[in-house]
Amino acid sequence: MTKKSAPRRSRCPLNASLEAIGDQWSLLIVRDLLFKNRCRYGEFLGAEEGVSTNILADRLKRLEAHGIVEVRPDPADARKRIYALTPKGRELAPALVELIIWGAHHHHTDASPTVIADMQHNRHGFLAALA
Amino acid sequence: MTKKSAPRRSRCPLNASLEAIGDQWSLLIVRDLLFKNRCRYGEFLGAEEGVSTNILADRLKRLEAHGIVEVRPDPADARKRIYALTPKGRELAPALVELIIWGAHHHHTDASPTVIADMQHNRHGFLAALA
DNA sequence: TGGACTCACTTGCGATCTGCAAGCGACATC
DNA sequence: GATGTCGCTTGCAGATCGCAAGTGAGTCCA
Repeated sequence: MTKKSAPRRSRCPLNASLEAIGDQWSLLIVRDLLFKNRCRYGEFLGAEEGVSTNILADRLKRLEAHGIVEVRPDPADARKRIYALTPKGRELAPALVELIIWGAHHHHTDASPTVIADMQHNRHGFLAALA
Repeated sequence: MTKKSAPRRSRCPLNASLEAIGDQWSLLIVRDLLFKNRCRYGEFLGAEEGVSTNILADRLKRLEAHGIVEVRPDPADARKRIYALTPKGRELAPALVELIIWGAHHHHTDASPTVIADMQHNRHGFLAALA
C-alpha cells in the first residue's frame, strides 16, 4: 500500500510540500494532532471524515517517514502508541490556518465565525497560542 | 475520469479545502496561474512536474466547477482558451505562500532564498504585490 | 482551396491506489 | 484462562493514474 518513493517531480518548494502532504488525508491527521488533541490511532479512525484503517496506517507511516509525526509507546499500556507532531509538523500550522480560513470563507462549514475571524485578524497570536 | 461528486465527508473547513484542492496537481496549476503567468493548456502541460494531459483536463474542469479558475476563448485564435484565476482562486495565495515557505524550509529546492525570506518576513507586502 | 499543422482535449489500457470488511497478534482485563 | 481492546494487515473489487495514441475544430501558407 505504501507508495514506493519516486524521484521528485521538480525542485519547486510547493511541489515538495505537495509530495509530502498533498493528499486527502495527511493534513486532516495534522489537524487532529494540532487542534483536536487526538494522538492515538483509534482517535484518528473516529474522526468525522471516516478514514479507512489501511489508509490511516499508510498515511501515519508516510508522515513519520517525512519527519512530520513521531511515535512513542504509551508507558501506561503497551498496546497503545502515542502520535505527536515534530517541530517540522508543527510548522505546517500557518499553512493549515490559511487553508481553514479559505475553506471557511468559501464553503458552508461548521466553523465558528469567531474563531475564523480570530485566525484571520490575529494570525500571529493565534499561531503563538498553539505552540 | 472526472470524479463523481460525493457528499462532503465533514463540515470542517479544512476538509472543504482539501476536497476542492487537496491533490497532487490542483495547486500546481494555481501556482502557474498566480506566479508564472501561465494561462494556456499547453503551458500547464509544459510545467516541470510533467502532468499528463488527461489529468490536466480533469483538474482544469474541477477547478472551474469549484469556481477557482475561469476560461475565456482567445479572441486572437479561436483554437486557444485562456485560463485565469477567479477572486476565489486568488484568495488561495496566502495558503500557497505558506506551503511554499514550508517546502523551501524543509526540503532541497531551487527556490531563491531571497524570495523565500521576502515571503516570510513581508507576507503582507508580498501578497499585495500579487494582486 | 486544399493540405499540413497546431491546439485543446478524449480515449484506451495496464498499473496503482482506494475504501470496505474481515482477520491477526500482542497485550490488558476479569 | 477466556474475553476484550488496540493497532494494525490482508484480500478484493472498483476507482484513479500515467502513458500513448487519436480526434476535431481552427489556422497558416502556397
